[in-house]
Parts: sequence; C-alpha cells; structure tokens
Amino acid sequence: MSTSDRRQTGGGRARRVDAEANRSRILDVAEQVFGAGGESASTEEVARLAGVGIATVFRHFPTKAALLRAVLVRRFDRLREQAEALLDTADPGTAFFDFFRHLVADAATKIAIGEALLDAGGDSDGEAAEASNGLRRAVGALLRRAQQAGAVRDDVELPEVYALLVATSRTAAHAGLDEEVRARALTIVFDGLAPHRHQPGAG
Amino acid sequence: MSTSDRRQTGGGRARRVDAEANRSRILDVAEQVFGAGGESASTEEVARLAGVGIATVFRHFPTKAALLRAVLVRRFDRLREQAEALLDTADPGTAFFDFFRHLVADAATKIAIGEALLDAGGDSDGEAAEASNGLRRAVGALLRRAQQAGAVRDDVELPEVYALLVATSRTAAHAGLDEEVRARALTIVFDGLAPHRHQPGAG
Amino acid sequence: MSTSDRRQTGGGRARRVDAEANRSRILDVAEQVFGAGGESASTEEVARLAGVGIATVFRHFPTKAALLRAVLVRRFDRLREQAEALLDTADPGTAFFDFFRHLVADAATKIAIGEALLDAGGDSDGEAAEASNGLRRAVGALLRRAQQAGAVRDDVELPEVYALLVATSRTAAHAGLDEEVRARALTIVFDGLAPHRHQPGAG
Amino acid sequence: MSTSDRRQTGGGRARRVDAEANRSRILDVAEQVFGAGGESASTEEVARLAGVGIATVFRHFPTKAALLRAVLVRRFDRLREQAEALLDTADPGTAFFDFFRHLVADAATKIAIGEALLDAGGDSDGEAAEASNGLRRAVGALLRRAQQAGAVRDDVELPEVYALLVATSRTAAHAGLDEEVRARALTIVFDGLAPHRHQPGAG
DNA sequence: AATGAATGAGTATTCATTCAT
DNA sequence: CATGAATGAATACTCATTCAT
Repeated sequence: MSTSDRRQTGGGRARRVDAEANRSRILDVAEQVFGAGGESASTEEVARLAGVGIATVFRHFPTKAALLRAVLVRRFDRLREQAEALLDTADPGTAFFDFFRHLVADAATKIAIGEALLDAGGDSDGEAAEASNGLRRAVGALLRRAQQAGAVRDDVELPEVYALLVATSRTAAHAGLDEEVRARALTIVFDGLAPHRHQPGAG
Repeated sequence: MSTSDRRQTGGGRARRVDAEANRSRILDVAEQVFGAGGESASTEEVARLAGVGIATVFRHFPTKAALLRAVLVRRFDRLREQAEALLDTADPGTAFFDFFRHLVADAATKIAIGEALLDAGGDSDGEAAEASNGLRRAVGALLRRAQQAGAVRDDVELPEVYALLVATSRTAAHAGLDEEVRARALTIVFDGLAPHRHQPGAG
Repeated sequence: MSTSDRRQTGGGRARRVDAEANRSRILDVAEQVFGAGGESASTEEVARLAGVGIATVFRHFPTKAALLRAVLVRRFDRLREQAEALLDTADPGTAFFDFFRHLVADAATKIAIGEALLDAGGDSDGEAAEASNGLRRAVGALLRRAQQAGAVRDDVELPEVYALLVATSRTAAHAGLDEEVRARALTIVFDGLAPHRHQPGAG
Repeated sequence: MSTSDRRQTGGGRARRVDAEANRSRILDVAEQVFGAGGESASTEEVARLAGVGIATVFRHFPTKAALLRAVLVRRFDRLREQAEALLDTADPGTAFFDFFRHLVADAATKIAIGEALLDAGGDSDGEAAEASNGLRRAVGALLRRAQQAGAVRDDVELPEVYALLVATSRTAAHAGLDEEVRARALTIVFDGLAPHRHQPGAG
C-alpha cells in the first residue's frame, strides 16, 4: 500500500496517530512533572514540556484532575501487570519480596504519584480507584502465595502489608533516601514479615 | 518620667504580651489548619480563625513559608522533649517502642506536618532543620539505649529506623488507617527490629 | 471528456449536493441553538448538533459572525416573504395587524434572533442589513395599505411603528411573557395605532 | 475635629472611606461598561477603567455575577425612588406618563441594564429580584393612581403595562432610536393607554 | 469537500504579600 | 503593633479559528 492509499483511507488517520502520540507524550511529561513538582506544577508546564499548546492538553484530558487520574491509572496498571507477571515465577517468596523492593525503588522517582497510591483508593468514584484496587489485589495474590510457600508468616494480612508497602514507597520518594538506607529499612520490614523460625520465649 | 514615656513603656509591655498571645494563637491555628487542610489552606484562613488581621500574621511571620517553618519547629521541639523525657524511663525497650507508637499515632492527626517531618530535613537553611535534627538525635538516643538493653537488634542504625518512623507516621496520617491496621503494621516493623532470639542457621 | 473530468463533474455535483445539505442543516441548527442559548452557544455545539465536523461549519461560514448573519438573512427573508404574501390579502387592516401579531409570537421562540432584528440594521456592511431593510420595506408597504384603508391612523410613520414591532418582539422573546399578557400588551399598542374615532377636543 | 483626630479614631477609618469610594467607582464603571459592551466586557476592563487592580474588584464583589447584581440593584433602587417621589406629584397622569418617558430615555444609555430589567425578575434568588419587584410595585402604584384619576383606561393591568415599559426601554437602548422616533413611538403607546374618549362603533 | 486535532489569546478567580492609617 | 484594603502574578479552563490529511 502506498502513502497515497493511506491518505485516502480517510482524513483523520495520520492525525489520529499524531494525536495518540501527543496524548502519550502528555502523559509521560505529566508523570514526570507531577512526580517531581508534587501537587503543584501547572497544566501549562505540562503543555510546554510536551511541546503542545495548552488547549491540546485539555482536549485530551478535560480537567487537570482527569489528567492526574489518567497518569495514575496507567501507573497502577503497569505495576499490576508486573505483579501479575511475577505470579508465575518459580519462587513465591522471591516474587513477593522482589516486587516489594521494586515498588519502593520505583516510587522513589515519582513523588506525587506515590502520594496518590493511597489517595486514589479513597476516590471511590471510578477508574483510578479501580486501577488502584487492581494493584492491591495483585499484591494480595503475591502475598498469599508467599505465605503458602512459608516465606511470609501466616498471621499478617493484606491491609497492614499494603500499608507498609505504601509507607515505604512514599517515604522513599519524598525523603530521597539513599539506596543503602532504603535497603536496610526494607530489611527490617522483611524480617518482620518473615516467619519466626523459633519462638524461644514462647516455648 | 514623662507621661509619654510611661505610655510607651507600659503600652509596649502590654503590646508585647498581646503580640505574644497573637503569635501563639496564630501558630495553634496554623498547626490545625495546615494539618487538616494539607497543602492548601490560605494564610487568610489562618488569620481569620486566629481572630487577627491578615497583616498581623505577616508581621509575625514574614512569609507563609516562615509560618510553616515555625509550626514545624514548635512541633519538632515538643516531640524531642517527649523523647528526651523518656530517656529517664526505667525500661529502654518500652521507651523506644512507646515513642515510636506515639509518634505514629500523633502524626495521624497532623497530615501536612507529618509530610514535612522529612522535608524540613532538606531545608538546610536553619531553624527547622535544626529542630528536625534535634528530634532525630533524641530518637537516636532512645534507639541506642534500647539496643544496649537488648530490646532492639544491634545491627540496625538510626537512618533506617528514622526512615521507617517517618514512613509509618506519614502514611498513618494520609491513609487514615484504622487503628487496628496501624497497630498490626507496627507489629511487623517492631518484629523486624527485635533481636533474633535464635538464629537457626547461625546455630 | 476524460475520466478525471467526469469524476470531477460527477463528484463535484454529488459533493455540491451534500455540501448544500450540510449548509442547510448547519443553518437550521444554528437558528435553534442561537435562538435558545442566546448569546452564548459555541460554534462547536452547532457542529455537533448538525452532525458535521467543526471545520465544515467554518468552510461554509468563515467566521462565527458570518454564520449568525446567514441565519438572520434567511430569517429576514422568510418574514419578508410572509409580509409580501399578505399584501394581496383582501383586508389591509387585518393583514397589517395579523403580521404584527405573527412576528411577535414568532420572535418569542427565537430570542437571540429577535435580539438581532435591529442590530442587523446597524451592520451596514451588507447582506444582513439588506435583508433587514427588505423586511422593513415590506412592513412599510403593509402599513401604508392599512393607513389608506383607514385601519391605522394617518399620522404615524414607519420608524416608530417598526420600533414598536421590534420592541414587542424582543421583549416577548426575552421575557417569556405568557400569551395572555402578550395579547393584552398588543391590544394597547394596536389601540394606539387605531385612528381616533372621535377627537373630542378637535370636535 | 482635626485630621489627626480622624486618624486616631482607628486605623481603618480613612481606608474605609477610600474603600467605599473604590466600591462606588467600580459600580459606576461597571454600569457604563456593562451598559455599553453588553453581556461581554471583562472584569479586567472594569478594573482598569476604575483605576484599581483586578483583585480589588473581586474583593468588593466576589464574582462577576455579584458585581452585575449590585449594579442592577442600585439601578432598580434609584428608579424606584424616583417613581415613589412622583407619587406625591399633583397630577397623577403626568406623574405616570413622565416616569414612563423618563425610564425609556434613561434606559437608552444602559443597554445591558435594560436587558436585565426583566431577566432579574427571573432571578428569584435574592436582592436583584427584590429590587426589581420594588420598582415594579412602584410602577404599579403610579399606574393605579393614574387610573383612578381617569388618565389611564381602567381595563389595563400592570403586567402588560410593565411589559411595554420594559419593551420600549430595552429597544430604545439597543436600537439607538433618535429622540424623535422614540417620542413618536411613546405617543402611540400612550394613546393606547388613554381612556377611549368616545367609542363611536360601540354607540 | 470534510474532518478533527491543534492552537493561543482571553476569562474569572485566588493568593501571598505590601501599604497607609 | 494591628488592621484590612489593594495589588498583580498565576491558574484552570474555553473558544473561535487554522491546518494537515
């Protein structure tokens, strides 16, 4: 098929490709900008960095909140996919702890997003909440499998595990912890999650 | 002494007392307002709730940032005092874990402040950083004492402990975790901090 | 004739038909939308309701003002035709008063258009003014005939009659007068236009 | 009392005078600007012409709608006062017709205001509606007195009279009728309102 | 000829901060 | 020292209009 053929297929085609590219670029920029600048960061900033006019941003995302939501949804979805991919991994314990570590490391570069990890759960009004819950469920699956494999103690449940996941993620982001401190903090949490190999006082 | 002199002195003193009261009321209001409303909350709101004119707020705190800093400093100082008071407590382990719990519970009602617990550390420009470090040092003292008493494992250090303290505080605040979940999450962390009563592999 | 010629001709003709249909549909929609929504109502709204792309609207009418003008012209022309049709009616008085009533009732559903009835007169720049004057002339003819028939007093002239026509039309539209009030208001005006059946002071 | 005395009376006094002056100037400018520019005319334009910053306008009138309302209220109130003042005039007929004429002449310079004469009636939500009704009631009083004095026919009622008042006012404004035409149009209306001195056909 | 994505100027509104009293 | 009116820069969002397909 020639270029002209493609052209004939109807007006909007190439444009639609451009539009999709723009939408994508806007989301990428927004993820960075809202990650770095936190809650503030103007929509105009996003537009400028994406190399589009301000109105283009609003054409794709009718409000600033919608843009933020879209960023979150994409992010949640990606993380969920990664979590789900780990479900097939041979070792359940490794899968769980690796994902925990990965999430924390990842969040470290996306401040405001980490901020939102939990906020979004409160937004029971839609997409974002749904995506957030999707991630939470995937973490739940990883956790259960790790518990069944004896890699995580049986008496912990998702709520507190997820809370710690969020807590460490958000703080890693905000605090700019250096890698070593982050690793050592996780070690503490992971030790707390490990099954007690022996309870001397309890014997 | 002339009449005008007396007026100046007396007036000045009375004024100073009033001013101090105003300053204090403004700080109280700001702590509540910034705690609850989080990032937003205008300076005018603070003035209104404190029952003073907007200009009075700016007379006491030349910028909004300065006001926030002052709130933080007061807050850090109070927490540090509480930590220091616990240093004299009979049981070092109890002292350490109680303070950890207290801080987290306390932060739950002061969102934005908790937010700032660490941010302030970054503001290396003065008072706030100093106050923040004061608190950090006090926590360090509690930790060392607890380690010496064998209540906390020896191989953890202040940076990661403090990071976990901040992480759980901030998230407890933001997430509105119910008390039970918060307690269970802390149990995990505390277990991670407890010395391994038996190291099977090491035996 | 070459193939391409035929294509151009045939295609062009079909296109022209489609285009004409589009133009017409756009005008219809615009008449409704600008009538109801008044001053506001975006061009995009018109396009959407007409089932065409925004660019199509601008292809037919290069500016929003041009679209409004076209709506007005069509409207003025229709009203003029109706007025002219009444010129052949048997009774000149009935013709005049009926048209007056008709215009007012009609305007009641087309706010912004009524608004423009006079504005357009000011747009001395062309079509719209011309169409407006066409209507005005037709009303003038109806008036003169009614005066010659003794149904309207001789000492009134077109400017004031037309002004009253416009005034009652526009207000009927804007005010949402119920029919009865509208009728009673017109009765007053019509009485004022009626020849004095007796001039006591003049007797 | 000296100037310094006034100053002593407490901080805000002189400022309050200035503020009142500003408020007044803003209202004046808004009346002109919204009168001339109609519905459009930006708030910034008002600020600029009033010689104040944009925020000052919003300090006095928290929304643009509030500003418009305030303009209308003031206008309605003034007109009502004028109408009420005429209630004491010796001749009821003269009072009624003079006020009618006055209102129309006055409206001629305040387009959008005239626009709103009736709209405001619809805003049943407050001040503006109240002020509008105040004017309407005053016109009603003038009308009744004129009817009792035999200057206006008995079978007309306020709704249609008020409708005509509004209609002629608004159109006089919009149309930029020259004075003569306006007078002649009013003559027609007034004749319609006059009692029938003789009904020949009815005899 | 039709499409719809892109554009940027324009609008109402908010907020930290300054001044005159 | 306290006040609150004034300020203007900043922000989210809209709309008429243009351009590439």
